[in-house]
Amino acid sequence: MTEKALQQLKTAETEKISHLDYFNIGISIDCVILGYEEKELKVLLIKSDMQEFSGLYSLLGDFIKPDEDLEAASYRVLKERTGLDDVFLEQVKTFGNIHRHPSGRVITVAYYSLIDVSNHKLQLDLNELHWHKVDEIQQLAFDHKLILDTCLGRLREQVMEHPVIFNLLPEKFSLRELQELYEAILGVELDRRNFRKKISIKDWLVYIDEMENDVPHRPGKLYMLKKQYRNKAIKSTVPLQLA
Amino acid sequence: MTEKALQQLKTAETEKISHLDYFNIGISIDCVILGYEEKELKVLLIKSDMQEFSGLYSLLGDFIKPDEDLEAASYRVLKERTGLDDVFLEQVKTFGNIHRHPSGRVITVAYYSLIDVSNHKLQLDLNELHWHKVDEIQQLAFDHKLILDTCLGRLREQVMEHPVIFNLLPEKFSLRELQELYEAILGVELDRRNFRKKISIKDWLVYIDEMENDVPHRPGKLYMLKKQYRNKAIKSTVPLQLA
DNA sequence: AATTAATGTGTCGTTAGTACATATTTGTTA
DNA sequence: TAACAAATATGTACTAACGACACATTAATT
Repeated sequence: MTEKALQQLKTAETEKISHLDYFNIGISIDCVILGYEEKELKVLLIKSDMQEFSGLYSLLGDFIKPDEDLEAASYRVLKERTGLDDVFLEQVKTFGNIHRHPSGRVITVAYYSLIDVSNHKLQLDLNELHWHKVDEIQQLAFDHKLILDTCLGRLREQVMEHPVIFNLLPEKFSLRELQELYEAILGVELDRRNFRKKISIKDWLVYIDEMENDVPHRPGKLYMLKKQYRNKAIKSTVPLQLA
Repeated sequence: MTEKALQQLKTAETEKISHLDYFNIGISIDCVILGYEEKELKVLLIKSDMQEFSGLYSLLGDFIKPDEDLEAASYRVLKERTGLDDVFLEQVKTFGNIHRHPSGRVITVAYYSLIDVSNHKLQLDLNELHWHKVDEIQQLAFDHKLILDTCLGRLREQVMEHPVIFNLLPEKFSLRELQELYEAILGVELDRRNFRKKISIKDWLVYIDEMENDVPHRPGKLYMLKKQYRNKAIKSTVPLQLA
């Protein structure tokens, strides 16, 4: 931060004209809220009510309040929209192209959130919101398609390295369910034996002495994520890859 | 973006009072400008001229102008401060804690930049700026230590997967120089034979028929990064890690 | 009781990771 | 100019992970 910039900041606090020069940018957060249902990865969207985007859907977001942290704003939006407050949430990227918002200059900080759609506390804001299959989304309002794709890319990058995927599943799950979820996120088919081997190496799971009971075939064993990995955000590990 | 939020935005455009409610957050960018010199990773800092941080150094940053993209602001700061405009630059994270700036609410988007200190065009803004060894930095103004550490973490994450490190080296370099740079970034000692094997597998380099000529011992072969990898930002690849 | 459909598990070849030693080349110095 | 010092260049053997692939078992259904 330079002296010049600081002078401008201080001026801005006392003089309205300069204030408008340097503070007339709006700042929002947008949440890519992802869920997993019927073997499909889905994102929570709302119909845009802007004329410019009539008929299109958009992500859930809001402006940041002057006395509110970024994460607090994200959690607020999540709470307001889904009723959930104990969820995985992570910042991905900030989007600030000049013309990304038709009503003025708005910079938005994108977060992605992974939630368990079977969570009983989940309630979708008086049905204003709906789940959309991410694979079928062609277009969104604003630059939200770009934001969605960026967040999905981040999810794919993290999904093998960090135990984040479990935030999309109920507490107890079978290895088949887990594999299907990986396949939905990565967009590939996986070999069952190699998948199980790879998962077991990670040592993320603990077998609980229960079986599936709602499947029309031989039930599989149920597993849970080990307690130490139940995190609501990724602990940034910086593995040293050379020895 | 909700109807409610949009209404507030539109109101903000026409009414000053509401405007100040939603637009009185400053937004800046800060650049972690990294260089490599004398086997040390260094960051470009300026002495803070804020009373609150007297004696401390800070990153280089500036407010974003209302008609300026985020990347444009970052490149502008880099150009103003170093004279360079064709450099590696990547967004890392946005920091927005309420009290991170003593003069008011300022949200900052952090970028990291890798530059070649031997670049002849490099000029350090009338000597206001100085290189500091990253290992020796204990404290910085604002939350800049956190920003620095976050950017260094990102660099460490990317350095084995993406050919970014070469932005810190001159065009031609020896494998020893490259290895020393990896060691400086990762903070480990590497086995020379294994390092060379790993690098050769990546197939990033091309041997040019030249040798070092300024070393007091047997000179090594010189290499260059293949043209197709000379990028100024990471192309987001989403490798599928299961087959 | 036979059928169906999914679970659960192991092997083998290939590739990458890691520890480790010797011969070679060049510059320096006696 | 010969000996020395210091760094370059390179290969092997062990271990771990990756990826392709097949068969016996279990429970629900008919």
